[in-house]
Amino acid sequence: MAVTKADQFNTVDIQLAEIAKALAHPARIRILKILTDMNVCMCGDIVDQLPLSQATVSQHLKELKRVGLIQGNVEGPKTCYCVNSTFISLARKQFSDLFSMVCCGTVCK
Amino acid sequence: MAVTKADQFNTVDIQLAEIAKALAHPARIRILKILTDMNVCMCGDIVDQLPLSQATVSQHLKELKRVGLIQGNVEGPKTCYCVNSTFISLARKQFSDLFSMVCCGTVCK
DNA sequence: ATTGTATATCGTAAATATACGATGAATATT
DNA sequence: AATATTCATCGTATATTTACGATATACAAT
Repeated sequence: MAVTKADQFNTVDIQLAEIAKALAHPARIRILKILTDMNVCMCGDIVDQLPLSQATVSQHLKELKRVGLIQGNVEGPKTCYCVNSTFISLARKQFSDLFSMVCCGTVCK
Repeated sequence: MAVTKADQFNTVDIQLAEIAKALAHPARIRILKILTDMNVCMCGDIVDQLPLSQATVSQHLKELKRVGLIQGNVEGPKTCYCVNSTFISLARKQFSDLFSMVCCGTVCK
């Protein structure tokens, strides 16, 4: 972002934009899918499946966690990541509501 | 973005991330809703409803148009913007597919 | 205690995003 | 033709994002 005026919008729009931002990188979408596919979900496993360094993957995980899309449980040196199904459901509904609203918009001219 | 490696991911993930990026600002979500609500959809009308300058709104419209979420028809000095329902439906399905896939992910630990 | 394994975080470089004023382009109106 | 209206684009400042190497942290194993 930048010199942002995002604060001056309503809460619903701001929250949806936040979730969208978390999904606005193919690596993070990929990570969500990897977490879904795997039962064991360590950071290293994800690193192995992406063309990114460990530091970068960790950063992406942090962003996904920040908005609430995933959870991370520290277990000693390891950290077990998993999808936050509750939040995903919420996100799903918010996108669904937006698209339902917008989809039947009148075509101009 | 930045020194991005986004190219090295698969097409589906890249496209979804692109759409998400376009939705990753409350102003752009707001614009979609405004375009939905109004029959006449000039740029100036949108400017009146947002706490942003004309130049900034124009930039946001350009981004929404770039990814395909809206269309803009130039009519003399005016430009008539409208939602691209076809593309919105496609976007809706892509998000729906992602969330369906991810939502039933196994909870770790 | 030392070593190895797994992650997070720091520092940093380069690209992008956000925002706006100023200006340009395209047409209506006078 | 001159003026007003509407919008896009240019130039620019600042903040954020992406990426990585290096280092710190936390524990398990030897």
